[in-house]
Amino acid sequence: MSGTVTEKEPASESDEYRLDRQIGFLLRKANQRHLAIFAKHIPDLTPPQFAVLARLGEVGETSQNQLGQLVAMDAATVKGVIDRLRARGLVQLSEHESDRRRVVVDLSAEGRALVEALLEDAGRITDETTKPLTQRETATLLRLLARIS
Amino acid sequence: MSGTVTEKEPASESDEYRLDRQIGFLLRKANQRHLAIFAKHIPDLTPPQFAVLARLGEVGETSQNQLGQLVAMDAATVKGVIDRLRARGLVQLSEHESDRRRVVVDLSAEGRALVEALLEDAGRITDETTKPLTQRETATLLRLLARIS
DNA sequence: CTGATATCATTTGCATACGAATGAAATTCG
DNA sequence: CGAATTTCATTCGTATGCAAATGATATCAG
Repeated sequence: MSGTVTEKEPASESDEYRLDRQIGFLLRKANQRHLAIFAKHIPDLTPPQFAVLARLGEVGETSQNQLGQLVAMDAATVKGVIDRLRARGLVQLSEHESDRRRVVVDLSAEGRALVEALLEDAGRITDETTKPLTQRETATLLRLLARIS
Repeated sequence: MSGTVTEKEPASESDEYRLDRQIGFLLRKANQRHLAIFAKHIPDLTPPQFAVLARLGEVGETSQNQLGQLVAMDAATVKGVIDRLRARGLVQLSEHESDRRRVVVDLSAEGRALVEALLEDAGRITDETTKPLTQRETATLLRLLARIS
């Protein structure tokens, strides 16, 4: 040990790598909590499934690829989500009139009714997830997350 | 905003559900960007794999279950991660002396060397992911994320 | 001591996620 | 026009991630 208050390790408090301070680790943990809250409010859908349904409600029918972009999923992922929603009768697929490569996706009547019924619950999920924060802090968090997205 | 312009839709700007304003959607997108940056810096490991290695470096050998808690993964998930790391010789498994249920996990020499070599890169991942933000904003973001985790 | 309970690990099943390869159709360009 | 390129969708492989069921072992309560 040294004579006075000098640290032997250089900048151990701020420079050293700490898993708990890494953005990826924190994002994963925050997402875990969000997922649990989501499942409590909307047990029958996953967040990606709801995202697809909600987006379809906003924009109306689109091609599969474009829908993927609108919900930030790649083609392979969005296909799986849509397949499962279709198996449950919540979305409908049809052929594009002029472009035979495209698959047009739209909400079914049942899907539309479901989304509308769930929108209110969905809004409360963000509220509950951000409950440890003040409204102002929540607004800040959402803004900063959007900036790094 | 002036008082003369009346909105016909009730609170359409702030009350209406917007996918892009939901914490889950933003967390998923932020994580996508982080994942891409991580893969660029450390192509041979995934974030969960690195988290396990880094944590083992911090705390030394532990049981599988406890390690899972330390990296916020459930038993099934952590087992898969550890299996893959073991297949690559980065961690070692052994039996617990007194409790025959437990599996003790520790870094191999190779794993330890790898973690140490990567710690510096790892630190830069958070930096690059939060590049759109000021240092102050980044600190705020990390603090708020930790609070909702 | 022993039956009830709890803990540790494993396995199975389902749902994202993404990279890469593939095939079909549309578009561009020489 | 026709070849090269691009776009759309699909499929495959790998890796999380979690719930639920199971088996083995430990611990606790009476």
